[in-house]
Amino acid sequence: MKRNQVTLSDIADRLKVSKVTVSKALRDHTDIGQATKQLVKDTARELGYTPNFIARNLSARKTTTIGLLVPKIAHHFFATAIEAIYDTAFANNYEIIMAVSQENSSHEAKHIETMLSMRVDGLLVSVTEETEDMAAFKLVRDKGVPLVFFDRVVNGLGFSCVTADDKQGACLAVAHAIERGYTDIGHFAGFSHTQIGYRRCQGYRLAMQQAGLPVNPDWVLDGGFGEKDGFRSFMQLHDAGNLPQVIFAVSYPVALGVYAGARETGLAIPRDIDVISFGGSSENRFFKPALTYVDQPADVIARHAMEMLLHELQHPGPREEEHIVIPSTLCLGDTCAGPRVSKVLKP
Amino acid sequence: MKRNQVTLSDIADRLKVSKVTVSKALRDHTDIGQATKQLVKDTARELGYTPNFIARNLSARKTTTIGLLVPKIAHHFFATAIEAIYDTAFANNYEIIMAVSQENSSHEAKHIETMLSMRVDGLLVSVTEETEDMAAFKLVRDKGVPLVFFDRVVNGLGFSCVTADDKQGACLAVAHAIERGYTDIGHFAGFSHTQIGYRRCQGYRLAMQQAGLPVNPDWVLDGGFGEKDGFRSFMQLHDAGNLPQVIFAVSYPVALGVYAGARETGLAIPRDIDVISFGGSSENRFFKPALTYVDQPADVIARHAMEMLLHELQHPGPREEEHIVIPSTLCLGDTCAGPRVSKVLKP
DNA sequence: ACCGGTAAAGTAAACGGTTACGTTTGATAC
DNA sequence: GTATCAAACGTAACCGTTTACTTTACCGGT
Repeated sequence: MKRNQVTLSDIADRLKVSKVTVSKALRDHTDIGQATKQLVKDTARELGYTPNFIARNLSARKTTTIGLLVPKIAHHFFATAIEAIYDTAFANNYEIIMAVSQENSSHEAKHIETMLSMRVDGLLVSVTEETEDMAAFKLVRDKGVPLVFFDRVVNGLGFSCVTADDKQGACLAVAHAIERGYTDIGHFAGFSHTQIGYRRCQGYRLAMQQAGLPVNPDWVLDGGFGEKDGFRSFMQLHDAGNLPQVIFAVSYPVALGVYAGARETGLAIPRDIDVISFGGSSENRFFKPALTYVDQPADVIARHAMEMLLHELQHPGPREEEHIVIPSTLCLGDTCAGPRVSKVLKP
Repeated sequence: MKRNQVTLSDIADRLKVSKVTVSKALRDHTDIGQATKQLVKDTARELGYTPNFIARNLSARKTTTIGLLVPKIAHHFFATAIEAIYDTAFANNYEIIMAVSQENSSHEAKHIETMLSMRVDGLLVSVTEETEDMAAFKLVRDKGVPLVFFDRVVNGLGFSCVTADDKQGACLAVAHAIERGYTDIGHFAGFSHTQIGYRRCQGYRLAMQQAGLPVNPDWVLDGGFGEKDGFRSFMQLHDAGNLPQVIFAVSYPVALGVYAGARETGLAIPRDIDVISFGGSSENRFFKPALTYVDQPADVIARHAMEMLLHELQHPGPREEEHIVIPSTLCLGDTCAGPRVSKVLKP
């Protein structure tokens, strides 16, 4: 296909000037006279000139492009965060190159490499639930490319990060459940080898401990952050005939998994079993039973992460790892309003 | 900042060979001997070489990159579609550069230009609800860059597109309402100047006509595709004391706006007023009142659009505008189950 | 001893810009 | 009338690859 892209030289030839003149004129360089500038611009428009960012980027050795790597898109938290990041980027004249790891750490590593190849100026990353090999991130560090983690973070690599206050939020949620009179509180914990899994579990334990309640190890289940994982854990407890009064879900999808499990087993929320979750959706308020959840302000987290990265881009140089923690608040719904003696579970 | 990026020449110097040899070796060109290849690859690894895609793309005059332009991200349909597009792109070794127009047509035009500047090989676009000026798209056409519209499409520009079967789906939904016994059926129509707005409204009218029901013009309201728009329309009818039995919402957010309006005015769905919608969320099945909606298979639409675009990329040349239409199915929930005499509205 | 062929490597130009540094011209200063 | 300077434009090199075209060296065949 003959894509006859118009270049600077085409404009230059037409006007019998050098391409440098054209380049400068288009960028309003002071070297060039008003008359020439106007002429060049008019001709550029007339010919349908579109500047070639690739050439520009190669020459400038920077791209005003940020790489964004997330594990998922179709997920309230990430969809909202991504949108906020795009907003901020647009407002600051940065482009975004996003990639989705699909919770697969080898995809993640591959995407990081690709982004380095594309010479992004900086990276914004939320890691997968299985990320263990840090080679890709060490490469980023060695190349001196700024990176900020958000939500799903890795510490100790020298990169700053922004998260919700996982421990405090989890503690808040579980303390609320306790205050409402629940004592048998389970926790579907995601993966405890991840930062968010670990810290949310810490919050859960802290609240239990502060209330003097014992933690029943059978009720604390690892398994993942997705709906399927929540469902699986629910079924496991159900089949063992060992469901607690309320389950504290590590994520919104896991909470949905609990809803799914309840529906599958014919139990009603909140009549027979209850649920409270870290993360939810504002749509929830229109529906019954509305989930009670710890609000994870995706857009606030995302904007902080972007600002942090932009700051690093503008002030290069080595720096300390900085951790920004956004406090979480409770969003009250219909679930977790107080225990009742279930006709089904405790006849 | 001294980003000492390793280049082909660095490897070449180290090995006392030319950079062409290195380039060829890394790409397993037959020109180069096994021993040299291995040596080059080892050295590349040792030095932490990361190929520069920018330079490669400039040289190759293509980028294996697709531009994706959507009006929104935090929206079930788009989040799902985007994820499917990223999936397909990854599987086909394409990169995606996404931009979000935020329903703003001048942002949209700007993003299109940026993507052309970035020399994307092709474009995947879902237009804003206000797109009227086609200049940007004509530029795309003039440059011969392949483009496929999905969901929110523009016809007549020579670009192919993939949509749900809007008319059929809308007709299905409204016919279902009629079958359940509703006669007073309103329609919050989004914007009738858009393709989806127009066609969904056509489907609504068709179903009404087939049932011999009159269309009350007061009950057919334009306004937009967002939650706020649905809410506004609802309040307008409510304040006029002129609510129908059921509202057919043009989109899921508009349906949520109806939920919001009902909640605001103390009306209960489905007791006092009902709603059915084009587009919904699978999460809905866990909640009450679960929305009855026309399922818009976002991932199917997205994958078709990507395949279409990939095909055009592999077989360049002029072609006819092709329209792929994906049939829609009804997803039954609790709303729109049948009319009842509302204690509130008809005392 | 000469020819042709091939494997393996190198040279130069191109991709479309930007930047550092020259050159020309005219006006101003002295 | 010459030195000085700034405005306006040009030249050449470079960014890091790829590609088209050579070159070199060695080998077998006659």
